[in-house]
Amino acid sequence: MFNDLRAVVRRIPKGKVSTYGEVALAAGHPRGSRQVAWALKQFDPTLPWHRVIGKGGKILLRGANGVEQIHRLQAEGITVHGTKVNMARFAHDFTKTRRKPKSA
DNA sequence: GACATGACACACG
DNA sequence: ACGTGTGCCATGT
Repeated sequence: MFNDLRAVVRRIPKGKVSTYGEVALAAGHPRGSRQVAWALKQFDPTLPWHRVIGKGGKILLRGANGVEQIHRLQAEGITVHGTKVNMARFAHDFTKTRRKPKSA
């Protein structure tokens, strides 16, 4: 399952962000928001974990990791306000980048 | 299996 | 806006 979550996280393009709920949903686990976090917290260097934030664009992480995430997001061109991101601009739509599920 | 924990999300005061 | 309580799901003890 974390495999699915990671796959979705990897689909998030640079300069964009997504929420745990959205990622979980796109991965086929509508209630797996916590598992998304669990998958990300492995700090897999191959995953853009910093592009996954909480509902409303809030940075859920704290401490050095939170600073790290904010720093990375800004490095991608995302404007971070304190602990929040402008979702209206940087929220990624999986439904728009969806690989052909089956039908077109 | 039960209990406790967690980078969530939502409802309520 | 904020803190608390509840629901959800997988993990570790």
